[in-house]
Amino acid sequence: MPSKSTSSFKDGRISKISEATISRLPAYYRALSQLADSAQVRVSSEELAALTGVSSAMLRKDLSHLGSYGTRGVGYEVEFLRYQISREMGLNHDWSVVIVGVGNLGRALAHYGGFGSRGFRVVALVDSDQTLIGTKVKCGAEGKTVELLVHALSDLEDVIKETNARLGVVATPAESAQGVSDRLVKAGIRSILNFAPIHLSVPDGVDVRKVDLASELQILAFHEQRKAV
Amino acid sequence: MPSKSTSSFKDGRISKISEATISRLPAYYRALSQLADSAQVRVSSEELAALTGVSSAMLRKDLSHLGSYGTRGVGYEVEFLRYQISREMGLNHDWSVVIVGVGNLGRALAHYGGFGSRGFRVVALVDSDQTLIGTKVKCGAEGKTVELLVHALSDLEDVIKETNARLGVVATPAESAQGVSDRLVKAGIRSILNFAPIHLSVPDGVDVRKVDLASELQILAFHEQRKAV
DNA sequence: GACGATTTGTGCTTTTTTGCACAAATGTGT
DNA sequence: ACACATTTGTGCAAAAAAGCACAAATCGTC
Repeated sequence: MPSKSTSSFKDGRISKISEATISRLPAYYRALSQLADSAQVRVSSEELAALTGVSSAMLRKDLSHLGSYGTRGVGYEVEFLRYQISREMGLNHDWSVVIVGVGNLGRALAHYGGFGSRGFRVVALVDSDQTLIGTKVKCGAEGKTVELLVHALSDLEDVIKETNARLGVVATPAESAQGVSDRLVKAGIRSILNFAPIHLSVPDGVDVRKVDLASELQILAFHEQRKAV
Repeated sequence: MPSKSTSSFKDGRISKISEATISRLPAYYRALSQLADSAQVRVSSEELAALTGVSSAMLRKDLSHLGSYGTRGVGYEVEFLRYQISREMGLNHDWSVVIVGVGNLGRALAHYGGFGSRGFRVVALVDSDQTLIGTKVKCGAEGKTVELLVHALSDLEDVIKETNARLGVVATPAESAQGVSDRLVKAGIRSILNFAPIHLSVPDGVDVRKVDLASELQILAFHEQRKAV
């Protein structure tokens, strides 16, 4: 789990950004986007911290790992900081995403606007269900929806090659998840977002992030139970 | 964020279980359920660790916080350990869940089988969209689906009181999430699962867990970018 | 009933993450 | 030009988490 995250500066230095910091950058980015939308020019660490639910000290330390982008006594330029984070996180690229499993969750993900709006584009849908293959599914939020054909699972490798997808989303039942993961890896995918409630074994060099809805509820239930005492 | 998690033993002792451990218990529980389904009686820390993607030492330390439920030289009894975890996590209760926001994601969540099968029951659906209010939505996985009426957001408090919901799921757009959260809290909900891409401010004593799909992809993209070098 | 092969439980060390406090840097007003 | 009010960046300390290594406990066998 300690996937070293190294960042090379222009001058050749190598800076390690901790995993904890990386996991918070998206929230900062989102808050900055919000501020930019409301035409705010500058923001203090205190304000941005409040918007994202972290302490101002932690926010400043996180940002300091990217570089010295603030001005003492003033704060941070919203647009500039936003750009720096997006650059650091690779959001100026366009990331192509393939979703495997077009059930309720898969469809919801395809529809989800949050992807399209931030550099991610769902470029392919794959499923093993014969009744779904060949059907079209609306992708993207309102405004710029695209209809995508559902491809057969057996065509997974071809679909990935053709669409040049870099990120894979596993939204299949637990039983098929490991098999799908193996094939994604074989097809060259090295970053997987897993919604199946099972641990995926992948070779070194492949990253998996797991989102487990039931686990989250269980953790909440655990705390809720404690409160009742 | 350091929500103290204390567990009182029968003898009156107080044991703190770390947040990190708690976050892994659901995965252990799930793997144990799987083993139980395949009629396996015993399991070693090594095997269970492999199934859940943690080191065996960490697994043993996690479990040791619950109590000494293993047998040296032998391993753990699958059913017994599973029961102990479920008891510790409050999964022998039946938890009632209200879902606010019946868009694509909300519907997918309502449909999601992982909830119903593990002590969680979606008991109410709420939305502000007039075209959705009054319609019926299928809840639960195949086998035991139930149709639930979508209630008006203005009836939120009544719905919570009537259904006795303890857990709230926010699956609304970012704009309305904070308002919904405030009303959930006011109605007595103290555990919220938030899918809206925004930080929710809640008073002390209320737990919020956030699931942010776009953030997860962004974190993956960050690592993917690094690999390309 | 003693011995060897296992496998847990845990004390200790190392690493990671968070939190505190303040010096350094900037802008403002006089 | 200088004092003052802000706000960042960061060194250091504290806390949390992860990893290691091994003693303690158990089972099977002779």
